This record gives sequence, structure tokens and C-alpha cells, in this order.
Amino acid sequence: MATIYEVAELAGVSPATVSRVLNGKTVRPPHERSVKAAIAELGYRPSRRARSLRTKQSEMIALIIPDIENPFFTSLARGAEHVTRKAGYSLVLCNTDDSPENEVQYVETVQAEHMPGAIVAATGSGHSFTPLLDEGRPLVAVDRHIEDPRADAVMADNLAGAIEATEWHVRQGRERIACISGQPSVETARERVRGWREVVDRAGGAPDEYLIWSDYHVLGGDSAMRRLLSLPNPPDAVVVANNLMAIGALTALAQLGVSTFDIGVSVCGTLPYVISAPPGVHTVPLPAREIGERAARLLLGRIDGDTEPARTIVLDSDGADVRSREPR
Amino acid sequence: MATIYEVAELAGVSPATVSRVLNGKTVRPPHERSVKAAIAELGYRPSRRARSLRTKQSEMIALIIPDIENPFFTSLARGAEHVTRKAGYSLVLCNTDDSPENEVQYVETVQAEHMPGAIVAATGSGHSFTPLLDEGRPLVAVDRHIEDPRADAVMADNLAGAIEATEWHVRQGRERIACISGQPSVETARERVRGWREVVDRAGGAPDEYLIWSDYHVLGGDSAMRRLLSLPNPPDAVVVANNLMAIGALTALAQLGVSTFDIGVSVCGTLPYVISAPPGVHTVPLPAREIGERAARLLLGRIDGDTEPARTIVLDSDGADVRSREPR
DNA sequence: GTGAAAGCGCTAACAA
DNA sequence: TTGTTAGCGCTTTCAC
Repeated sequence: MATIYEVAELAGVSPATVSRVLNGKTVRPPHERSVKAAIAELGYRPSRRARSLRTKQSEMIALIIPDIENPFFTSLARGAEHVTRKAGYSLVLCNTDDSPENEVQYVETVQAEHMPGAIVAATGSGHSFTPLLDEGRPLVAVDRHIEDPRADAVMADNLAGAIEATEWHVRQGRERIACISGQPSVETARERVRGWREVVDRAGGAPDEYLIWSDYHVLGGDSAMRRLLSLPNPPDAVVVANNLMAIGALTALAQLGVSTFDIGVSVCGTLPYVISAPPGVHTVPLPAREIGERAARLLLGRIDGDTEPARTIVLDSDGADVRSREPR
Repeated sequence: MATIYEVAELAGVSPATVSRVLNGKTVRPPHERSVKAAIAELGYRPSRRARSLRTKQSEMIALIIPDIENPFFTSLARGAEHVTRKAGYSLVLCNTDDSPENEVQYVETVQAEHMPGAIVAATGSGHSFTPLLDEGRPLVAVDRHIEDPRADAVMADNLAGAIEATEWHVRQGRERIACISGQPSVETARERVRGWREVVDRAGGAPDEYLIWSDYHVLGGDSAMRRLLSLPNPPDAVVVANNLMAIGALTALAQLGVSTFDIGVSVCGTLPYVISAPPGVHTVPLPAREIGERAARLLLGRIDGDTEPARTIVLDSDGADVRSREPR
């Protein structure tokens, strides 16, 4: 690959002048022309790493997520990629498999590559990311908060979503509404339980066995649903707290020959590629793509020097702003 | 962030010695100890960009794919990420939306960041990538070939898959087997049509209207299926050439109230998260994740200096090797 | 085995 | 407006 020196020599100017042309500084037109000609002739591309070493900037953003195979994160990634690409940034895909060790490895990568910031869906509390915040790198949490007041966040309105999911059952005339959620260490799992409980309590509450803390995976939804069905007094409706568990739960129903007429299912999240939503199934979409887009825009703003206090952006099912909160 | 000089000073050695410790060269044990202590104390991380500028190497690989939201590419990405992470490399997610302009932009990113190679599912012939091959950067094509003998490739056995998908219908006693494929410019679409035709021709062929060149998207599958059903002499079975079109086709059937008993469906690819495969639906899985893993391993080998002639690795539905071909 | 010094390709002062 | 020069943080000769 050609260097700036070769371009300079071919164009008959100094490397500094080439640099100026590259960076849109004012240069006398004839010089500019010959520099551009030389660039074209040599097929020259400025070296980002050399520039980066000098300017201490980098156009590389980390997207740190637990599972790219979960369609929620896939859509989120798509949204983030779209925005970052348009801004001339590249997205580094960091899949952690929900493992803190992998998170730490990727934190080190962010440091080693001097990435100016990251979009993060953390496993647990997110303390792995403290080093990055300490160094002043902006972080935008997505889907779940990071336990650090310096990080921005973009989230769905999980409470409202769970309330809507549960109220739908009520409107259908269901009276024994259960809930399958994720692990209690996960913020969204807790929030959705809170929404479910709020509605259920208004109608006199639900027995303890109606709440199952599962794991957000397909198999977890499957076994949770089986457990609910085997109860002495089984529910007539279930709120499922995420997309993958919903698939598991619906699979269990299908295999057991139980119709969604007998037991209604309402889902916090979008069912990926449902061939045709069975009757009795309701879905409260999660604006995954919009979360990714908003997070990317927020992060780019921070990188650009926005020093406002950290914000939490909450999006409703349509991806519209619910409210913006000041630092927690 | 601390630099190698600060570490050297704290450890009472020269930067060169610190560098040697970092790179595992032989250094007198006491020195090594004090250097390591200094590194720990300062929380020092070597700057990859500085090292990269000096060594002309980089641990960043581009994954260039048309659509991360297609579960096939999602799984492929997952496999590639897994392998590259273990090898200390990072994956840059390059989503092209099937647009050559975006491909070109990402080719420029690969150059600017001096990435040593890329995994590529190209739009069209893949000529966008010639500059990279000209510079000697190894490329591994996935899913579809690149029209360049210098690029390796890892693919599914699409011909065999389509044959199996079609023969399944034959075994079910179907007699009028149609095919919904992608655009003829796409290699996999052509291969799968070839497989379908091979089986169908053995049984006396199929009318022209039974072959639909659609577009690999959900809506394409939907409208293609509707078109087939409205034929004067509609088929009693359909081979659908990819996962997304299969979803569209099945949705159409469901909406029209046609059962898969009346019209069998056989799919080249994996149906993502099917709640329960309807009877009369058959699936020939595509080893997406394995393709990603193999491609990553192959690419890392090339980066590592493997200069054997370009190979095409073909994997069957289980992800096992079918054969390896010499350059085409 | 270790240190001094040069240089990777770029940008930013500073002079001219 | 332009060129000269120094330096970003590292690795790698080359002496010692």
C-alpha cells in the first residue's frame, strides 16, 4: 500500500500538504488537483492506524452482547451497525455467551484497540466495564442498565410492556394468570415480573407457584410451561417474559396437545418469524432495532464530546421515546 | 493509558526489555518479574495500533455479509466469532444489505484498517473484492463463491441438499413438485434449482410454471406460493430454496387455509425457531455455524502463512466435509 | 541478555 | 498557503 510520502512525491508537494487535502484543510487548488490525481493513480488509502496513533482517535466501536443468535440482539446489532456505518465507524462484534470472562477479554480488546466507546448488554451488574468508564470511554448500556451512574442507557419500557401483556389476558377474561420470567439477577426479568404482579394483584393476586424464574432460553420456557401445566390448579394464561422462552413454551403446548385457547400466552418481545401466530397468543413487541439505533447515536454523540450527565432513554413498543431520565 | 516507557521506567529497564517480556522473548528472570510487577501496577495494556503500525500486522477480521438478520448469517457469524475470539482476533461486522456500494465501503475499511483478511458472502460476482486479493489479503468466500481463483470458499452441499429435499417429496408419493428459488444471479439459487430439476426430470419433468425465481425473502416466498396455488394445475409439493422464503410460503399456506398435507413443503435450510414443524414439512438443514467456523479457521491459516492453492470446502447437512476441491 | 536508536505512516506545531 | 520537523507507542536491528 502506498504511503503519504509516495503521494507527496508524485504530486510534487510535501506530505503535510497531502495530509491537508485528505483532511479538507484549505490548499491551493492546483496543488489539490495534483494531490488527488496522485492519490487516484496510486490507489492510495490513508492508514487509519497511523492516523489513529497520532490523533489518538479511532473509528471502531464495540458491540458487546450476550448472544448474537437471539433475534432481539440480532436486530439491535442491525440497528447499531446501520447508524455506525453511516457515520464512518465500524462495529466490532463481541459475543460474550453471558460469560464474565469473555466480557473481560473484550474489555481488554477495547483498550488495546483504543476504541472510543462501546454499546453494552452486560451479564450481571456490568462491573466488568468499570475500567472503561474509569478511562473516560463512554458506554451505552442497552436492554439492561449497568450499575454505574456514568453509563448512558437505552431500554424498552419493560414495566409497561409486562403490564400490557398481562392486561391483555385480563381483557380476554382470564382469571389465573401465571408468569415465566428470566433469572432474578437480570433487570428486565425483574421489571417484567413487577408489571405482571401489579396487574395480577389488582385482581386478588396469584399463588406463588404461578411465578417461575427461568432463564430466558428456549428450553427454560419449555420446562417452565410443563411445570405450570402439571400444577394441581394450573393457570389459564401465561405471561412469558422473553421471545426465546415463548418459543419453548409454545412448543411445549403443541407437544402436549394443549391449545392456546385453553391456556393463553402473552409475550414480552417479538416472536421471530412466527409462521402464523396461533390464536390466543399475544405479543408486545420490543423495539430492538430502534434500541440499537438510539444507542449508537447516543454513543456517537458522546464520542463527539457531549458531556451532559448520563441519561436513560426509554422506548415504548413502537420505538418512540417515553421519557428521558436524569442520572439515577 | 500507560505506555511502554512508563512501565520501563518503573521496572528500571529499557522499553526494549519490556517489549521482550511482552512478546515472550528470553529475559533474565528478575527483570521479567519487575516488568510484570510494573505492568500490573500501572494496569498497562500494549497499544495494538502502535504495535500494528510497526509490525504491519493486525488482529481484526472483517465479516462481510448481506444480512445479519437472516438467521443463516447470524449462525455463521456466531461460528466465526467463536473461532476468531479464541485466536485473539476481533470480528468486524460488515452488513452490506446486498448493496455493492456498501461492499465497496467495507473493502475500503479493510484497507484503511489494514485488516489481514476477510470472510465474505458477496452480492453478485464478488468483483468488489478484487482490490483486496490484489493486495494479497486472503479472502474466504462463504455460502457463495467469489469469481476469483485466489479466494478460498466454504459452502454447503447445495446440490445434494436440493436433491434430498426433492426426493423426500418423491418418497411421500408426490407427483407434481414445484420449486421456489432465489434470483438466478445467486449461485446457491441456481444450484438448488439444478438439484430439484435433476430429481424431477427423472420422473418426467415439470411444467415451466413450476419453477419460480423469487428473491430469498419472506415476502418473495409468500407471493411465489400464492402464484403456484393459483395455477390451473397446481403442484402437490414445493421445494423452497431458503429459510426466509419457506417462512413466507408457509405463512401463505396458513393464511389461505391450505394444509401441508395437500401441498408438501421441503426446505433447503433450517427453519428458525419453528414452534413445531407442521406435518408435511421437511427440512434439509444448512450447517451455518460450521461454515462460519471452518471459514474462520481457514482464514486464520492463510493469515498465518498457508500458501497452498485456494480450496473449496464443501460441508454436508451435518457440517462434515464432503470433499475439498483444488482451484476451479 | 540488554539498551540505544531508528522507523512504521500519519498529523500538528512551528517557521517560512 | 506550504514545508520542516517532531512524535504518537511500539518493535527491531545493531552494538555492547
